Amino acid sequence: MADEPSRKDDGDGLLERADAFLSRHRAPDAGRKPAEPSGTRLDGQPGDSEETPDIPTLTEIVIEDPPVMGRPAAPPAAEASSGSGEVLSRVQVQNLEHSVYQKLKRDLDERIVEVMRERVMPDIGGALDTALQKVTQNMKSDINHMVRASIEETLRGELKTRRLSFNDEGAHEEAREETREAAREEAHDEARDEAREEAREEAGDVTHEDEREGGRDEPAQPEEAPPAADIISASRDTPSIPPEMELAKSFEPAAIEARWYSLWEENGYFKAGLAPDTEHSFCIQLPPPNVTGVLHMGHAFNQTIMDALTRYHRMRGFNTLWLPGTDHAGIATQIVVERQLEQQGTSRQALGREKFIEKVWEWKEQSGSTITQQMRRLGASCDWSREYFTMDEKLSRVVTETFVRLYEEGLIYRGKRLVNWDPVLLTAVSDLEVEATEEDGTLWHIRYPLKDGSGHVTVATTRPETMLGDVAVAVNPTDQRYRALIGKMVVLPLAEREIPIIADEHVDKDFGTGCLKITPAHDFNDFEVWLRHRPIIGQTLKATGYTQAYPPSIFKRNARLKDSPLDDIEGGRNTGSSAAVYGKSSSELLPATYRGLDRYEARRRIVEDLKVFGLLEAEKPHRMVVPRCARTDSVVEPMLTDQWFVAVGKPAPAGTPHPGKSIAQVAREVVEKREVRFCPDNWVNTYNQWMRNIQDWCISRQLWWGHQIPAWYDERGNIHVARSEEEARAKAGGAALTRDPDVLDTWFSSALVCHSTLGWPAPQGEELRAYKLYLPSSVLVTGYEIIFFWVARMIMMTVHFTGRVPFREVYIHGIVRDADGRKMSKSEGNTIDPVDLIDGIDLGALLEKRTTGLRKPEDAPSIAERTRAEFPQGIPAYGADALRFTMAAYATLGRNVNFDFKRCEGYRNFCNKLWNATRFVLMNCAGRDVGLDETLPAELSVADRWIISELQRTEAEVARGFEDYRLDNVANAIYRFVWDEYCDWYLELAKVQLAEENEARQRATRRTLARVLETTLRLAHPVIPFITEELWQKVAQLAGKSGPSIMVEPYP
RNA sequence: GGGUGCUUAGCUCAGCUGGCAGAGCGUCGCCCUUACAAGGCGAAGGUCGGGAGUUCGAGCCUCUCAGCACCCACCA
Repeated sequence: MADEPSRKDDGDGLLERADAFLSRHRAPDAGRKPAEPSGTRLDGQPGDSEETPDIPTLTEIVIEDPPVMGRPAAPPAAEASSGSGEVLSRVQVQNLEHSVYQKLKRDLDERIVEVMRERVMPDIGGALDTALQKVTQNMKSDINHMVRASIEETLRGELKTRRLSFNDEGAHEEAREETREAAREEAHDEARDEAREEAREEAGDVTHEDEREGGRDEPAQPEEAPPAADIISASRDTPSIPPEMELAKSFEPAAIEARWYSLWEENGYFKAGLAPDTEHSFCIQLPPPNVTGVLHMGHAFNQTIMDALTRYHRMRGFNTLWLPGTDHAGIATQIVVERQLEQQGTSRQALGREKFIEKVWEWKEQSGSTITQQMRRLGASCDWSREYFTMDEKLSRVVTETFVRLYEEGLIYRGKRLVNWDPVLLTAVSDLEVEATEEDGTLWHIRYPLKDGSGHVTVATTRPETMLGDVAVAVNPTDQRYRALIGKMVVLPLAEREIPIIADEHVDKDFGTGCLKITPAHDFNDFEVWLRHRPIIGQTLKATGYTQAYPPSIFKRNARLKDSPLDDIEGGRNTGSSAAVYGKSSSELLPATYRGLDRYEARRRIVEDLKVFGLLEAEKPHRMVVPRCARTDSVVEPMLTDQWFVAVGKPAPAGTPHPGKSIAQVAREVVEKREVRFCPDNWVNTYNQWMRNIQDWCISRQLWWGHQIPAWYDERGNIHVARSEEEARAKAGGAALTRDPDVLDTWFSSALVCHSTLGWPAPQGEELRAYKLYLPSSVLVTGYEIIFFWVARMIMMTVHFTGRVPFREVYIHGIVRDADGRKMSKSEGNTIDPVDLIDGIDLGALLEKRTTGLRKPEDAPSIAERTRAEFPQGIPAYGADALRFTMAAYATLGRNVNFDFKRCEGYRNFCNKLWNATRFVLMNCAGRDVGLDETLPAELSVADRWIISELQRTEAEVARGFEDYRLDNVANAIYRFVWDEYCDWYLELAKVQLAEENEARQRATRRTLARVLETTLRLAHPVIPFITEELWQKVAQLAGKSGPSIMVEPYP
């Protein structure tokens, strides 16, 4: 009560301000419109100036004429606002109404409190005080004994005659409920407070909170026995619980998880629903994890969301399919196997292609099930009978078919382009796999002497080793310093070759020396410049040279592709690429000293030689952006090579679903038209931005593991793309053919899964039904990091080939980081294995896990130290449910999920809470009358009705959470309901109600206990499937249910 | 250079179309009460990044400044 005065002041202050506001406006209002009072006479409030003083202020309304309880508060507010409606805006009226409403609500509150205090406190409060004092005095000696003794002694007599009836109180409350929302809330709170007081008193939990206004406003029913005695007697005649309803004292996840998953799977509960009803189908495509990968937290997060959504819709009776698969992950897998070979002292090259691929398949067979087994541990309810692997026979055929069709449509071509090249993997890599990192480097200033001997220009470069490939020196056309030199020739040092000085806007006058060397075969910008100035430079390309600072093996590879007339093969050292640009054999272009060197060695020698010639003017430290391959961390080099591309910007021919429009354009349109929606919506921007600037998609990789490109070359270099070698040979007129050695980008095959896994291009029978039901799938759940890699490509491919979108919604979630927000990575040593959270792991094993196989072994000690600090005891076994609940609770729409394992502990405790609540229900309900016979009388108390209404509210909240993909809200709603409402309140109230000697009341209580719990379990099942199944099996029959599994029960 | 987010309790984060600032964890008291110590009851802890504006009223809307993060991009 201490804060009451201030609250009152607040309320009055508000009203006074409102009054002041009104009176400010009333005078001018009246003066302005005296002539037409009838116009403003809306509801009896005259608009006359004469009347103004008589208008009651809001303060008066509220204070002098307090509303009767239950009377709607709106009328006075409406009066007040409409009286001055001409000067008050609608919003202001609303605001005034709100103020008055707040005030009324408070008054109502106070009046309830007063009634309680006046009518109840003198009787019970006094008795309580006595008891409390007694308890306090004796607290030190034996608090428990004293509490119970005092309460019993003091209350036995008092309560016998003054006990509240929940029922009567309820009826009273209900009358109030009809009035308005606010009153309803008050009523509930009051009911709860009262019930709480009562429960406390009777359970002996007396604190000085009892000095508050808790109490009764009804005389008690004398025939009822003292509750304390009741509780004792109740425990005396507890019937023995049938064994099938017994529960262990605490929640042990391992045992129950082991049991249920296989049972679910064996019974076929995960299988796709194929009921002939296309209205209600729900499908999720699992983003296929790397077949040889292991589960990490990102998977756990992603899959928890998908599984919860899947289980939710399945229980709601949808045709449901969660379609799993694994990806061959070309580069990643090849790297793993190559590392293994390295450890065995051999290599991919030594084995040869066929043997190597065999090895990879072996490895796939051996470790391919790891990740799917781990998914099972998590409880993922995928339809495993449909599991695919992207290199399966069936899907490989689709890949070939797709490639051939695109080629025939003119949307796939082969061409010589600058691509990002990984000199370690010796393959082209995707632009998306190149990460720009800022690093320290050096800027070398090199003098290029003018041919006429009149001096030199100085170029600045960070990569001097490329200088032998220079074709020009460029300056900015507006640069006064060099204006006179444009068009002159310089002699390229070391190569003894003449190149022109050209003018191009691209050059930044203020960077370096303002002179830029142009090396088209090794720089994207320079390539563009070269294209612009081709005629000029072309004339001077007679004696160009170029150092090729790459291992010879690359050139061998390229040499195998004899399709380009520009290509000039020269032993093992040639690069076809430079020849393409310079039109010369590279043996002529390249001074012998620099041939075949590693790029950094070439750099060292060239710098040294420049020094010797006195041409190195300066060497300055320089902060620069270095492109590195995301996979190998090696510095990638732009390389001019032959690659295959999908022309995403080229109009599709007739016969395709969207003739005349490019693949990219259609993919943009379906998002614009919201046929594919993003959640959260703002990712559309990211998607559009990328799609607008999209480049042709380089789909060839110089790897061995993957789908080999279905293209063959004859001896003259002609390309024959076909579905098989026979077909190609037929096309080539029987000529001898060589197959293109390249394989396709992994994302090419994964871009097809939405339709290829459902039987495209020719689904039949049951497959056709699945195709109709599940394409488009309902939602794609994925992290933002693969929007470009995968999401965009799926949209492009599926729409292009099927005319349907691959999915209706894309739910983009954040990525999982460690508790401090750092990215989880092996090299950081901060990864957590989801399975370790489920099963637990001791410190030793965890240390070993984190410190072995590091890229930088020298980091091991610091990683070990951090790990010891974070997990001094290792990680306890939290169980799959706790992990899942944690993941769900983290599923906000944010970008980052900073995973703190402490939270996992909290949700494990939640599971335990649920477990123990169930124990309580079983102890009190098993073997007793739980009201299954509807004809027997059952008295629902306010508490019973309250918990039921809370449950319904929670159900609505959960449903909404699922609709919005806000699994955090789902988890929190369930958490709150179970812990704060059901356990903290209702179970305590139920104890009291069960202690009453009222059979109908007891029956109703047990029925409520059991049914609310049973419903709650179903409500929570999508998030925590294992424990809910285990508990449901025990509780179901108490609630009159008898299904085989909670999985196939209807959702509340 | 372009773009997108973020900044709320000690930590990690919620906070709806503006209406009395929330959760979990942590901290500090007191309790091994009969479902649960993986628990119960209670407490402390906030200038909602800074400043201005709109509004009767701003954590939320507008502008501005600062800091952080990420994405895209061709400064050698």
